[in-house]
Amino acid sequence: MPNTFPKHNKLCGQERIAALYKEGKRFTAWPMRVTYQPTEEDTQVLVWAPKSLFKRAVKRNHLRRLMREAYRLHQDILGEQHYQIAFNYMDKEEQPFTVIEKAICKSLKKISEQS
RNA sequence: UGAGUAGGCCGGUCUAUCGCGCACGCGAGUGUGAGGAAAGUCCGGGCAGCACAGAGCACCAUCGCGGUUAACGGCCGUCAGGCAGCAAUGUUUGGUCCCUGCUACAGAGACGAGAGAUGUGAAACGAGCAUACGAUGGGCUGCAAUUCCAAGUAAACCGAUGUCUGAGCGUUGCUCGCGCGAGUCGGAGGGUAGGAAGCGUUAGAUUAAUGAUAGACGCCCGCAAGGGUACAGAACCCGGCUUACAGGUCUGCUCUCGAA
RNA sequence: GCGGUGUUAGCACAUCGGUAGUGCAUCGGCUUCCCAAGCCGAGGAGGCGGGUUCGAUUCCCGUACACCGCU
Repeated sequence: MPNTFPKHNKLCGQERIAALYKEGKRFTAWPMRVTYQPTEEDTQVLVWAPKSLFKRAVKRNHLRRLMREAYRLHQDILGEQHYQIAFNYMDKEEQPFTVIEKAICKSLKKISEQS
């Protein structure tokens, strides 16, 4: 599986996002909260950091890019099953890439094991 | 030589690997991709929709003089006063008192009155000020404007009020005047929230690209190991203002001394 | 993205430019065998930085934070 992250792998649309947060399973993988559910369609991923914790848009963008990059590099952990996944950043501090990468790996393993 | 002051400019560079948006291409691929403030949204335009016979009132903004501009409340020059500084310079204020009104405490008296001195007071017949007056400008709302396509629903229900003895609507805050003329207002409830244009212009997305990792160089701190490298991220586009900002650099001017 | 509102005592709110008040809460006293209620008294405040003015919570500018509306 190539380590790419094209546009159709992004989760978008108010209805889909609302449905995921309403119906999906969730757990915490510091410094993020993960919400996911299996799906028949392509795997779609949503990544964000809240404005209430990070006032400056630069920081939010940076965190989003770090999380997205970590997912892109390790998405092959998931295997054949497709999922809708949302990662939202929770910690008050900006964590470095290595920390986020670890957390993403952990949570992806957890998802693939649980289902 | 040191200190200060004003203005301008820059605000990382390169390599490797893995990626993202857009354009072109059948394809391999090629080209291109954040800022001086992109920010705050404080002004001014463009642009869009609605409206516009006319009159009056209200409301908001501006306020020495001259120039600049598409326009401005910005900028440049200049005059006068206050404040800071030895100075260069910085900063701030700037229509008028005829009408309406305010000037606490103190003081005999505070804008009313016969006048003056002393004292009081920021101000004592001289005034100062704005909510007052004058001049000039302003139709209203804003790209979540607006237009189109697709999908879908509820012309139903309850209450109030009205059909020429006229409700209400438009004239954009109000009045007059003018025009329209059978519905209108409130309650509770139902549906949708996808796509395209707007937004082409050497970024142009639609939940949002411009990134990550590793190494080298430059700069700063430190004896060294090592650490740090600002403020900050386009969402229709321009001209300004304001605020944030590590460090570097150039030019003019002022004061101070000859020197560790 | 666009537009609007607010910030006053621990809390909720007042205040035409002239000594910043009210209620609840807190503390002290009176009353009571003790407590509550009641009565008397006290402490405590203008988000921050400038400007106008004799004088600013009020007017003006900047800034920080919070809240609301618009597809």
